[in-house]
Amino acid sequence: MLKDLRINNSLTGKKELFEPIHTPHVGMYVCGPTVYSDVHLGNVRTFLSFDVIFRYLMHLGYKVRYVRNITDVGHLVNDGDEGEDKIGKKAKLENLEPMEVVQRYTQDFHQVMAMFNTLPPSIEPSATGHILEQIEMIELLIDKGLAYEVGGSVYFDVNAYQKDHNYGKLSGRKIEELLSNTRDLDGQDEKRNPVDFALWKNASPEHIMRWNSPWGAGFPGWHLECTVMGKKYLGQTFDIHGGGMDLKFPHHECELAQSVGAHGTDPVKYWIHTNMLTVNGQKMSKSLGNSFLPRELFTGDHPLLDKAYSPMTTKFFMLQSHYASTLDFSNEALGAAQKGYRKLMNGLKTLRGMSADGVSEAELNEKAIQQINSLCDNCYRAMNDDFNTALTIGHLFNLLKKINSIHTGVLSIGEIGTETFDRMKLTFETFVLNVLGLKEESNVDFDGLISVLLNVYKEAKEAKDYDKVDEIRNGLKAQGVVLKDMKTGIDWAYEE
RNA sequence: GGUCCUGUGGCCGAGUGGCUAGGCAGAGCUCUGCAAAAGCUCGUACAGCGGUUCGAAUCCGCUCGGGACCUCCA
Repeated sequence: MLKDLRINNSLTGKKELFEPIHTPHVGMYVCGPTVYSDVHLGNVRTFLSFDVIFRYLMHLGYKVRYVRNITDVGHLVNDGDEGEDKIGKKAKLENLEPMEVVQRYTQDFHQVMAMFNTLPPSIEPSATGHILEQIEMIELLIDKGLAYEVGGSVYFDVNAYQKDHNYGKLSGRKIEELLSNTRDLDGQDEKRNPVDFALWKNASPEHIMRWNSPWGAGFPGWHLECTVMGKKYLGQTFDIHGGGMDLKFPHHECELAQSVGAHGTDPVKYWIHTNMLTVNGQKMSKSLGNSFLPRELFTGDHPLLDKAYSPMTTKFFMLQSHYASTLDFSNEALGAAQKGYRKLMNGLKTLRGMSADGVSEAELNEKAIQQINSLCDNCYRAMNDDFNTALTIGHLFNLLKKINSIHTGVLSIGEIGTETFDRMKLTFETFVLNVLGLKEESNVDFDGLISVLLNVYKEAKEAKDYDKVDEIRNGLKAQGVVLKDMKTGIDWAYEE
């Protein structure tokens, strides 16, 4: 198997050969959702991208530990230092306990991800479950002179960090520029420097989510949880850290600084950032009001939607672009994706009915054999090139042409030989189902199907064609369905 | 304003120096009771201008569009 996987590392901006720190083990951390409201389609895109990355790494034989956190505390509604905790705010609005908010949206998130047929991560830690570890790390940073306490809050001292390290290396920012660009005067600022960020925030009396700490009652800062949980479950240095582009700065930059500050080493070998889903060219986001909820997409119940699109159609649509490119949402593109997806699924169905057993010998078609083998290789090449799912799908469609050719008799299994046929079958099925994580989505209605048969049954009965009647009745019975001739009409029931 | 990304045929979307991307839509052919599916063939796309090169969608410069981040955000 071709295993020269290359990943575009956002830290270096280069495509690099993937060499795990402890082969065959791979540690991957992805920033999960903040569970204060429903995930929207843009959020979903990122998690789908990493799901494919997770799947492909496993397919290559790596033992992957995939950690994706649930952020259930800490992100403030307003910028800077003031404002409410998002979850606390939602809890007040809906008169719920914060953990009820967290529970509800965590469940929703899991349901949505299951509908998209993604694999659960290996570990899904929550921020509130790691308050102690966060406090410990803050203490370590204070000891090292990289953090300071003011009025019950603790801030990371970027200037102190900058003496020995490089704050901004991930996002390509320069301290001076950051300083000159900080817009506003956020009132009674406790921070020594506007670029300093909170590790711990003092909780005002009305703040619901609060924990005791050496600095009084408060709550952890926004970036600390990932640093702490990444280290706890994947070690001081691990292979991959991912998330959406919009987390690169400040979130990941701060995470990086915290880790380097605390342990002196870079925490992550490969940073992967996924690009945004756009609507009419603009980033989909809650604050812009152009986001769709998965449910709205599945039902078609949204002003911008012409009709409903299924989870797999949506997933296929997203996988047809590369994770690092923006992807623009449109009804036309979704409609095209629906047809493409179904075509691929029909290929799966066709393939299921084909077998190389008992195939008669024929003169080998070397050209076809060579084409099929290189298409199989190309699937690996494409995925090895920074997880290029779009290109992979292109190759799969080419492979599908060969499959269909066999199906329609243009090409025979004998001509390509069982070895090539088996490889084609395995490659197609594996990439569609296991690597891309697509699944067959039946839109066939069971009741509708039976009613078609019942009509035929009724006609046979009227024509007194009792052989046909018995055939239908026995056939259905074999499937666990019994027909009942009622005075009012024909009905069916499950066999008891 | 700063930093960075991007502009591909009717639509979506890969591709980063020479080799068919692919899907959707469209045209023709084959197959066909009807219909569908499928196979084959086709359209000579790379924002504009200039440059480098034997050769550029791909590299460089300029111009014009679009976007992201700089603030919570996948």
